[in-house]
Amino acid sequence: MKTNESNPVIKGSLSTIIMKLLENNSRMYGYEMTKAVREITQNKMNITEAALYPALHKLLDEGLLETTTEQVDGRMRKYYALTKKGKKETIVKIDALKDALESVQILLNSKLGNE
Amino acid sequence: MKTNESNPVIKGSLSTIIMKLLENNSRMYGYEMTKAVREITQNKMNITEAALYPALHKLLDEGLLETTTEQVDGRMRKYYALTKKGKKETIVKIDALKDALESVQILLNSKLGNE
DNA sequence: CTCTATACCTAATCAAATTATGTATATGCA
DNA sequence: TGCATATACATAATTTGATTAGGTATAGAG
Repeated sequence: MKTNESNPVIKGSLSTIIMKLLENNSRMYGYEMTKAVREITQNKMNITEAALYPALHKLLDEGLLETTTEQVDGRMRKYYALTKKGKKETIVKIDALKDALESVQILLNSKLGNE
Repeated sequence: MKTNESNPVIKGSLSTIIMKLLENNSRMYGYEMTKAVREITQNKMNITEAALYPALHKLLDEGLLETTTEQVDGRMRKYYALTKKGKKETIVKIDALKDALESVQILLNSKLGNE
């Protein structure tokens, strides 16, 4: 099922969100991330797998994540974790995204006309 | 000059930002919007004209904005204003964007691992 | 007479998401 | 037994939206 009737993900923030999840958890697998985002945001945000997996693969290519694969209950699980480089980069990315979010909020909350 | 060394704009939020500016000001021209955004965000965000004008034209096509052109000091100015439809849509869009921003912030501020 | 600011704009490209599928196992339930 | 749902991975085609890189033109400062 391809449920997606929740809020649009803020474009460009997906990779930072992934890295933040992994900063908190040390390792997670893709499907788990989609559930975690729904839970944390109370279903307001939904990461689709079609967006998630390419993003994960890109972060792997960039050397920011590494993987270990396990068999659990007969199903495959590919765990992702931050590399050393990834941990450093996570801090930078979270900071930049917070700044950007704040700027948008300042704009959205501005009351005065600009003369 | 194509200055752009400020924060990346949160992708997908540009049209909402434009509409918010016009909610505050009743009418503005493009170049004025780029300056307003820099001023309000203290240079943290920069709307490039290459992103702005296509976005304005799209909002025009959707019937959310309307224009009036004036000659000021020998230079052309194309003023944009919200239509009735645009005013309604502005409220909806701002609300949706605020929700989305909040969800991202909740994610970025979440401290606990997800078990 | 040149540089900066003002003021509009588009074309080509790139990045990142969505839409639409595809594979496969495990589990609940009727 | 058989079907739906949940788990778990993934890709291809398309669309959307911004970036990069230009272009035109007037006004004013030095």
